[in-house]
Amino acid sequence: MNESVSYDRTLWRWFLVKQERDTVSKRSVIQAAIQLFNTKGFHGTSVRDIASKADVNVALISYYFNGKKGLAEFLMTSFLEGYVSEIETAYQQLETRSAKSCLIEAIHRVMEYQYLNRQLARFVHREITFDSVLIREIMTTYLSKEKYYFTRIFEVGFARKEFRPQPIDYLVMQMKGMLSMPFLHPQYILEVHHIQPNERYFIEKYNKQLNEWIQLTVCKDKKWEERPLVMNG
Amino acid sequence: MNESVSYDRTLWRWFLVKQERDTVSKRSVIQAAIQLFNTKGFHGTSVRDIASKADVNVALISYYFNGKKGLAEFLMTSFLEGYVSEIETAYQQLETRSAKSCLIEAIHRVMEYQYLNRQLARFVHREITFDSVLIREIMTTYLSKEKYYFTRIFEVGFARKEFRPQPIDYLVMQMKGMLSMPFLHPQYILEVHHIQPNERYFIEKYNKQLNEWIQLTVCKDKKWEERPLVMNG
DNA sequence: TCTATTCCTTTAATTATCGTGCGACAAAAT
DNA sequence: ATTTTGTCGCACGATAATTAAAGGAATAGA
Repeated sequence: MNESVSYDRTLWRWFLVKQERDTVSKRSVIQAAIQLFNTKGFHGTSVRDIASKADVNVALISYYFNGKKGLAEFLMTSFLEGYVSEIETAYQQLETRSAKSCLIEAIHRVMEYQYLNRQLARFVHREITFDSVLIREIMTTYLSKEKYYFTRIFEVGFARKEFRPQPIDYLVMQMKGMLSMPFLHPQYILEVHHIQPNERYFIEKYNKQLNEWIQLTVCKDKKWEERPLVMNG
Repeated sequence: MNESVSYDRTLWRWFLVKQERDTVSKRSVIQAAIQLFNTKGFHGTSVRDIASKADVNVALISYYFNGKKGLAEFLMTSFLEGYVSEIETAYQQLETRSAKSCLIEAIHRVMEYQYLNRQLARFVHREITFDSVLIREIMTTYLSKEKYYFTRIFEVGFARKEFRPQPIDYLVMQMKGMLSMPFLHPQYILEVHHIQPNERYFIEKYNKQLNEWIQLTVCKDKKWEERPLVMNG
């Protein structure tokens, strides 16, 4: 009777890794919730909406996630866990590679991760703009880590005289704005710029733009100190 | 019984201009709505919440704004109208001044406008990340104009060989990400970076960072073609 | 094969809150 | 004096999220 969930696997790839053993119902709920939260918002969608879209019983949501709020919290923490671990991976190469290539790699990983979890990314980024106790906790747990890794990369870049001296916090903020924009505003990109935000081509071109930003405003010289290693490995 | 609205005039200064003749009740509703929408979201706040915070009767909301939905729509269109008019003002100086100083002025105006209407800006920017028919209409009405003005500025900048040739759409998107970030994520700035986002000092420094971005990634040469005229212009 | 246990799912009921519209009434404007 | 505008209390119908209790299916131990 109701349209059921379309299993677009690209939208939640890491769920396949982390939660392969989950019930079909549970995964349906997750999938339906992400989609509905994005169009109608968290408070705007009822558990009935989710349940009927996922084609399961309403009570299942409370059973699995401890209520609607628990479901949202689960989605956010799951996403952010993977998010910061991507940055961490890039950060760990800071000792063996240049700060610049490390930064490029971090950005590339973040973009790729968000691209693979577009819908979820949008939900999380939006939800984080509220201020509640839950959001505050989440921020001190995950985004502080993110800030730490980025800050370290910049600090090392300054120390090695790769980067132009700049106020780090503002640099990080500026960068975060650019990193989240495509996923927070896909509708804007589609409707106003008439560009398809979920085609791979878009994200690659946007990434190239980010690399140019690194080259021109972050780095000190215009000349490349090593071959550009992003995009095609 | 309930805490009433704190009349922080800086939060809605343009309302004083545009709607001086409004009732006290109406303005209270607007003020209360903005504050509540930001902490609990649109669907998360009830009309009763708004009414009790504004210390007026519930029915007044329907009376003034045609229901809760009408209230949100009013807030968004009011904000965006002022928003694009700021950009338009800067755009009109394109013929008499350099593209660069025009862009700097546009950005400065946008930041100032958003700063003066911080809370409202946050609400609107967040709400725009949804996709509904209303949002789509709003985008084609207002954000298309915004895109047009920015695009023109860049085009002229290319034509006059002030700017480095770059894909305009991606430049605009990148810029929009940076322009909305401080107002969409004040909580992040405060909680993670321990910087006060609603102190004037912050927005000035952030603006300076944006000017550097213009200088380094948008413009062609490093040398300044005219004295920097923003900030104390 | 029988039984016990665990996990998954459903039914049904509870309890609360939602947005809106109606009618009345006072103040202000005409 | 009459129309308009602002404000209020109230109640209607709808819908919200959650939980307690029980049914069902599969599995593991005997």
